[in-house]
Amino acid sequence: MDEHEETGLSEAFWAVARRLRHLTKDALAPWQITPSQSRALNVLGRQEALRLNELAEQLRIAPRSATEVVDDLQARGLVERRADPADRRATLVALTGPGRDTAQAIEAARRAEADRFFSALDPDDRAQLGRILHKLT
Amino acid sequence: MDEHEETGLSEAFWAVARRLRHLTKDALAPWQITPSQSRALNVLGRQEALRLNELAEQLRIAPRSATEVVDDLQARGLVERRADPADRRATLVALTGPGRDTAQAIEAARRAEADRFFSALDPDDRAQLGRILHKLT
DNA sequence: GGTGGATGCTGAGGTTACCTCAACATGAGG
DNA sequence: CCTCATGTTGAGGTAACCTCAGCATCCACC
Repeated sequence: MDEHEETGLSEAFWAVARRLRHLTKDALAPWQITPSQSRALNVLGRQEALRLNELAEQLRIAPRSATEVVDDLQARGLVERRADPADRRATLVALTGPGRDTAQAIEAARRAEADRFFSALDPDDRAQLGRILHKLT
Repeated sequence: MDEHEETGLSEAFWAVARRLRHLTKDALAPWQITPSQSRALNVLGRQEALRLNELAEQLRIAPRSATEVVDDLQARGLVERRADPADRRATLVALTGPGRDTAQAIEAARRAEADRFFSALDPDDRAQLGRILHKLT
């Protein structure tokens, strides 16, 4: 009886993950921004300027891959590269003005989408879910 | 207070998803099987023989992509292609003997990994989680 | 009992989001 | 000042998808 529940857990989990992923992808569509770019905007929105290095670390991707994400965002004018005054090897990445606006708009849309998704649950279940997910991290 | 909880929900959700994904990837490593191949084996393990078509549908990928997955599994001797007696355009895909063994072994490993992961929760929380995830599907 | 349109598979070639490896510039300690 | 470590990026690779076109076959209708 229990083993049925436990395999069910990971399956149910992935089913929910898939739905949530599609929803957030749709929420991002108006900006023509990919999920990985939006994650980068989100991280950059929380701090003044980051070394490419640190950005990669916070996104949990290789530094080389962060270069690519930043290239794309820079081409769209959403971020800029600056010299790091403390280390001439390093590049600092920061949101531009439009980048900051876009990051906020996207975060709001993403949040609205998530709210809508999780509003299928009553407040009690939401609290339970939050608590349980936290235990699993 | 609540909006903090709700953005937290999707973030917590993805954090857990990432951990679970890495764990199952590790669980698959001994067989040198990619996740998408393992999903295919899993689907094929449940039925006698499937048209490539139907396999694609159950995996929710394009038929052309199913061709590729089947190519790989066939190269490893885990599945075979047969003519469909009912329609000469179609190809049936079925597990070979070794394929069936491998599929079972992998499923067992995957299940063990998931059990280990979710055993961080007490039975009550597991039940709650299952119930809540089910609501979200 | 043809024949025109639908269906099933796959070759060719593209995309996304990653990766590693090596080159090059710079930094820091002996 | 010389060696070694570190930060970024060019080159090139991979997995898992995709679309589009081509070819074989099937089916319904005239």
